[in-house]
This record gives sequence, structure tokens and C-alpha cells, in this order.
Amino acid sequence: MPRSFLVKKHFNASKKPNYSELDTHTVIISPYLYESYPMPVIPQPEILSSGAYSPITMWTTAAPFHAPLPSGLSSLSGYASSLGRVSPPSPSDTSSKDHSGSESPISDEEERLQSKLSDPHAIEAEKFQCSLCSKTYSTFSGLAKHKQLHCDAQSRKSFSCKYCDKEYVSLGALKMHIRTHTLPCVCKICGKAFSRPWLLQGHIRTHTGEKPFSCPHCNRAFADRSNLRAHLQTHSDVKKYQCKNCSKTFSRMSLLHKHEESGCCVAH
DNA sequence: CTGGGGACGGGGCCC
DNA sequence: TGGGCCCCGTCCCCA
Repeated sequence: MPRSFLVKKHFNASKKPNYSELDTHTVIISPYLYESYPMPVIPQPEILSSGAYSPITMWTTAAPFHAPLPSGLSSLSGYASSLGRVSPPSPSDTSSKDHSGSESPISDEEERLQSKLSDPHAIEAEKFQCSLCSKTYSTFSGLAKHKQLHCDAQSRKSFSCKYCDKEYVSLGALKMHIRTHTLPCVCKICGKAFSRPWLLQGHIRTHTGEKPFSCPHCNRAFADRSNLRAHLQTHSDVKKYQCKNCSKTFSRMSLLHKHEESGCCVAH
């Protein structure tokens, strides 16, 4: 199950970026981190070899009509961020992220209604028509928003990974994903490779024993902030994840899942 | 079986 | 545009 909602699930899979431009270089972590470990540099796995890449012609897509967006109209990413992390996701919809990139929670009717509410002239005849799906809108902003959330998203370039079948809406997202295959950050101590420098730094803490994240409630310290966050739940009377049936709360979603799988939901 | 810690993956946000 | 960091999440292991 893909974790990212940027992963596209359809579109033209034949589109491939120029992977020769996506090559990343091995990241060298500050030498002081290795001062206590006079280990030789471990050769990178074969997958890290530049020879693993083959140049693929960068594609172009006939650009559809891109109406300039009015100021203040958020981009797709902005829209996604506007959904925000106001509240933790419910345990039952953890997969919802998988769809938010290609589907909008806002219906077309809602868009049109919002456009009318925000535009005093919106009551007039709807005169802004989408060139792609022929839907009409009474305001330019309504049309622009529709295109931003739907039609342009459908016709936007897709960036697919050569190592797997994932596709991304931006080259930057794809570049970042490619690193999960090339693993350019290699631990000099044990040779384990990571996709990002900070992942490697966190791994190095397992060698050094450094635990920079301390619990304010007890004396425990952690090398990983996420683990501290999970630990903090153990100090909370009301846990973050609650069973919908028996209202029992859990510090981790995995514990809630175990609880549900153990038969609580069946019993009700 | 349950709860918790350790290690890690990966996309988003911010600068 | 890219790097660093944040956050959410998973998997595994152990008490």
C-alpha cells in the first residue's frame, strides 16, 4: 500500500524522466561522526552504480490551456496542505492519503456554489467553460479552481519511476522517490544504505548511542523523535488511537489494529 | 496477548 | 530546486 498520496495510480506509464539527470551522489556524513569508528569505506551496492541508469529521453506533453490562477488560489500542494494535520487521522482511514492526490473531497457542485457565494456577479449566466470537460462556471475563479483540482490534474505530466511503477505529479517528488532505490547515503560503519542523509544520521545514532530526544516526564531518552512521540503517549491517560466499538484507547495505531483484529469489533 | 521500544521508510513543509 | 527537518506510519522484537 503506497503511503504517499502523491503517488499517481494511472496516466501514461510510458512517460519516463531523464534518469541521467536524476542521478544522486553518495552523501558523506560529517567525518566527526565516525571518529570513533575507524572503519574503511564500504563499497556501495551495485544498484548505486551509475551504470544502473540508462538515459531515457525526457518527454514533453502538449500543454493544455493553463489559465493563470488568481492570486490567493492555492496550488494542488497548497490545497493538500490546507487539509492540514489539524487532527490526527483516524485509524480507519489511513489509506485515504492514497486518493487525495487524484480525487477531490470538494464536489463540482460545491465549487460552483462557493464561486457564486464569493462573486457578486456569479448569478449571471455561467460563461466560463472548461476546455477539457465542457463544464461551465459563472466565475473565472470557479473555472480556474475546477481546472486546478480536476482537469489539469488529469492532463498534467506524470513522472514515473524506472525502478517501480510509481508515478508522481512533480519531478521533485520523483527525484526524492528515486533515492529510495539508489540509496546514496551509506553508513561507513556497517555499510547500510539509506535514501536520505538524515535517515543515515539517525542510523548512525544506533552506533554512537546518542539519544538527543528526551522525555520531559521521565528520564528516558530516544535517538528517534518518532519514538519519543510514541513514548509520550504512554504518559497520556487518553491515548491517541481509540477503538470505535469499545472506546478503549491505544498509544499506537498498530496496537489498535491488533485490538480490532483480536475480535473486539466482532463482539459488538 | 499486550504494551512499549528500536529502527526505519517516505511524503510534505519550510527555507 | 534542493536540503533539512517534521510528521505519520510500519515492522520487528522483547518484556
